[in-house]
Amino acid sequence: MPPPDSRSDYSETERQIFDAALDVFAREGRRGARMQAIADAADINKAMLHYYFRDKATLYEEVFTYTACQFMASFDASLKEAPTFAETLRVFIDGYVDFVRSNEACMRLMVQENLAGGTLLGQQMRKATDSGDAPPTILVDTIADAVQAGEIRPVDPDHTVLSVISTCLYFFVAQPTVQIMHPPAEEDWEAFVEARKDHLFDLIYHGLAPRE
Amino acid sequence: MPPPDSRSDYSETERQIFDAALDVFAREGRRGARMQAIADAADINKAMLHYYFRDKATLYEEVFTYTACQFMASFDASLKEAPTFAETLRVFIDGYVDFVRSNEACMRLMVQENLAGGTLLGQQMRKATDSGDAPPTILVDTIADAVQAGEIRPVDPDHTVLSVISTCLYFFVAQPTVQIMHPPAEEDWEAFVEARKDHLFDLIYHGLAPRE
DNA sequence: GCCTGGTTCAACCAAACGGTTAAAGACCTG
DNA sequence: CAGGTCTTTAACCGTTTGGTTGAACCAGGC
Repeated sequence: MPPPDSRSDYSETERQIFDAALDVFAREGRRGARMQAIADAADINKAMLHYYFRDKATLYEEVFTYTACQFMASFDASLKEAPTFAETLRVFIDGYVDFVRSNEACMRLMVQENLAGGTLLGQQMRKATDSGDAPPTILVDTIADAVQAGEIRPVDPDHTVLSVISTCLYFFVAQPTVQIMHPPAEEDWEAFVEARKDHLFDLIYHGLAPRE
Repeated sequence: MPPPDSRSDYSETERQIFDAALDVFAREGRRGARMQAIADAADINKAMLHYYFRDKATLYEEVFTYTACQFMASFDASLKEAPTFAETLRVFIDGYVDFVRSNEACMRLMVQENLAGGTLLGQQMRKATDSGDAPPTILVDTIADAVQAGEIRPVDPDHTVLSVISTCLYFFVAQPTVQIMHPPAEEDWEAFVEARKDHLFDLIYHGLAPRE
C-alpha cells in the first residue's frame, strides 16, 4: 500500500498551505473555515490555494484523508511489545499521548468530523478497511490476551480501550477548559501532560490489575 | 442569583428557535452554522430569528450562556451524598452520563467552543465565578476527602476528576467513530451507554480502591 | 366594520465568500 | 538577452449569507 503520508512529495509552499489548512479546519470546522483565513495563515495569496488545490472540498478531503490515516496508524504505532502488560500499557500511554500532543490539529479535525456527523469518517474507514488496513484491533487483542493470561481482571476489551483513548485524548480536546479549571496546566502545559501520563498509567493499571 | 435557565420565560416559538440553534451550532460550530439552516430546523421563516434574537452573535451568545451554565451545574447536580465512596462514585457516573446523554447538543457546543479556542468559555466562567458560582470543586473535594479518609489510594484529585469526566464524555463526542469501530454500539446505542456505565464504575473504582 | 397591537412572511440589499483570470514576475536554458 | 516555463499577484465575478423592510395577517376592543 502507498504510504499514508501524502505530503511526502509536497513542495515547501504546498506544505505551508496544507499545515495552515489543517490548522484552520481543525479550529473552525470544514464549513466554518474561510479560504481567506487559510491563505492568511499560510502567508500566501488566496489564489494560490486554488492553484495547488482545486477547491475547498478538494483541500479538505486531502487534509482529512491524511489526518484519518495518521490517526488510525497511531494506535498500532504507539503499541510496542513489552515483557509485561504493565510495561505495554505504560509505553502505549506515553506513546499515544505524545502522538496526540504533536498532532493536536489532526486530533481536533478528527473531533470536528465527529461533531459534524462523521459521514466522511465512515467512508474513509471503509476505504482503509477494504485496502487491507484493518482498524486498530491490535490494542483490543492485547487487552483480551492479558485477560486470557490472567494478567488483568476480566474486563471488556472494547470498553477498556475506549476508556484509555478517552483519557489520553479528552484533556487535549478540552484544553482551554482544563487550563481555566486547573491553573498549573495553564502555567506549564508540558509539565501537566507529563504528570497526566503518570496519573493515567497509575489509575488504569490499578483499575485492571487482578485482586487477590 | 437568577436561575441559569434563561429559557423559562420563552414563548413556544422562541423555544423552537433556541433548540434549533443549539442543534445547528453544536453540529456546525458558531461560524459554520447558517441562519437559514437554523430557521429551517426551527420550521420558521428566517426573518423570525432576527425578530426574536437581534443577530447571529446575540443568538449564539444566548445559546452558549445557557449551555455553559447547564454544564457547570451538571457536575454538582450529579454528585449526591452516599454512605460510601463507592456508592458516591457509582451515582455520579450514572447521573453524569445520563446528563450528557439527554444534553448531547449542549455537550457538542461546549466541545466546539473548546476547539475554537475557548475565549467565550473563559469569559463565561469568570462571570459565573464573580457572581458567586464557584466552578465545580465539590467533586474534587469529594475525592480529596476520600483520600484523606483512606477510602481510596492517594491519587491526585484534579487528575482523577478529569479522568472520570473524560471517560463519561468522550464516547459521546466520538459517537460516530465508536459506532463504526464497535458494531453493538451502532445496533443499540442505549444499551451500549448502560453497559458503559457499568464498565466505567468497575474500572475507576478498582483504579482507586486501596491495595492491601 | 375598523382600528390597533403583536406576528408572520416574501422580497430585497449589502457584504462576504469561493473561485477565476489575465497579466506581471522570477528563473532557468539556449 | 530572448524565449519559455513555472510562480505569484491584484482585480474581478457570481453566489451565498447575514440582516432589513414593508406589506399581509390575525387576534381582540370599540
